[in-house]
Amino acid sequence: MLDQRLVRENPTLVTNELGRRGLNVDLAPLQLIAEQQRELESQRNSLQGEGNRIGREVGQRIKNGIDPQANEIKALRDQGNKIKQKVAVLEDKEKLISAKLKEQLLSFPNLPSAKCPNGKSEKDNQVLRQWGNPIQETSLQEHWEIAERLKLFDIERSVRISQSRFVTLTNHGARLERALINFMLDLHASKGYKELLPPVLVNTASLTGSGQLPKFAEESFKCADDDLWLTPTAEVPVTSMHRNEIIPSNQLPLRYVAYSPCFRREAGSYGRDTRGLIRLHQFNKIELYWFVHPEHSEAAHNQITADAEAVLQTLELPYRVIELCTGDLGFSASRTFDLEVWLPGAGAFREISSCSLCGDFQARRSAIRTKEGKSTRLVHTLNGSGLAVGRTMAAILENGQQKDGSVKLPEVLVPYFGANQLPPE
RNA sequence: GGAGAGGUGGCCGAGUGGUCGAAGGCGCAGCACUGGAAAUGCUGUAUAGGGGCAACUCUAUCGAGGGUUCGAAUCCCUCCCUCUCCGCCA
Repeated sequence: MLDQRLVRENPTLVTNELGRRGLNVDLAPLQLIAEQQRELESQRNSLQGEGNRIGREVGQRIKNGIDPQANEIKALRDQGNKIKQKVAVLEDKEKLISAKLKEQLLSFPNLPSAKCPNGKSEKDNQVLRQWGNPIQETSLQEHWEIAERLKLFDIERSVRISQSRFVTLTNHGARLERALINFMLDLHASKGYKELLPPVLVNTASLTGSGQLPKFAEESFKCADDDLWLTPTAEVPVTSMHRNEIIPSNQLPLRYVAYSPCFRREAGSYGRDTRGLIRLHQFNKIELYWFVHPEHSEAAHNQITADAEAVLQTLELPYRVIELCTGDLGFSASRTFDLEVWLPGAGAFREISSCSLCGDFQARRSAIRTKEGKSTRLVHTLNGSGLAVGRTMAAILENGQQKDGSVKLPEVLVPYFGANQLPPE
């Protein structure tokens, strides 16, 4: 959420920064609302103060032995009643305006960081660096072909169970997924991340706090009879771990690694990535999440990205790091590095992790502060996939495929999977 | 699902209509005492918004929302949540 005060005092800055994201907004109406809200609040405050004084006066006089039915008391009561009526009128107006203001503030995306390069779309993203040597060969299979051949999943029956874009992993596929989850959790935990296994049903406040609501309701699955949604990412429950909290500054940074299944409706992506493990309504993800002191967030952004990269490096999967331009930035992010893994079968880099610095955007929505001396300050939050598990499996299958039809597995997975290859057929 | 109890500051806990943002205790911070520490004493210690250079000040907040009243933590209504017992259950 944008800072109300910033909107009021420096709307030009906000307009310009949102403009960098490709949004053309006229903030004048919002600024007006914000001013009105403050004006109403200030009027109401002074009226309430007057009312309080009268209330105290009545109490004092009665205490001093004046008959509660005396005329002087009656007069004060009348005064109090008049004020009460005025306050009620102001309150009604203020409520309407505050709700409108809040609604609008919640609907604006984060302002991009000064370091985020300008651009219109993903075409303007910049490649920062590349790691490993991408296999260039035209005869390779795509991951879903390999998975079908080795019977690592069952798509057709999953449609029977659920619908399209759901998968049942089978045999080695199921085991490999489990191995990857454990491997990733162990790797991050060994670096000091605190492990979490959060609820996957989250309430509206949690989704609002991390930025998915109110704007992207159509992207999440909602329970019919409860105020609960299926979480689209562990980022949501982990943000709300500390919602409405003040974290003592000596406890920062808090670094969490959370495994969760993720659920996304993928509305509007019909026909895209229809085969295999790339785009599913339900997938597994390991999420890294930091709560940091605002002055340390940039360094933290580099570190969280490096921690996500470490997974790919340990798995010996070639990838590149992309800096998203302002036009491609997610709603809550002020700066984002995407990791794209090389899929030799598809002959393309595919996003496998997105590491975002959200600044105080989520912290303001979720009221997560830290305390320095007497003053409180919003913390900064960061999140990064470490990694999307299904896509990691796809990358392992495509990068490890052998001439004899088997798939060579990364060495580090041996203790987790129990073998260094998937046998042919 | 049935029956009951309850939600007060970082924590415990008092408060059933009148300067109550809230006694007391614990915890925490500072100071004093000490060679140093413990113990002790003193002082301070919620959040948000508005105003002020500042000291400071105004307003709101005792689960949430409404109501009664000049005045509500305290009374009334609705909702949410937690706990205990019973039932059911992985």
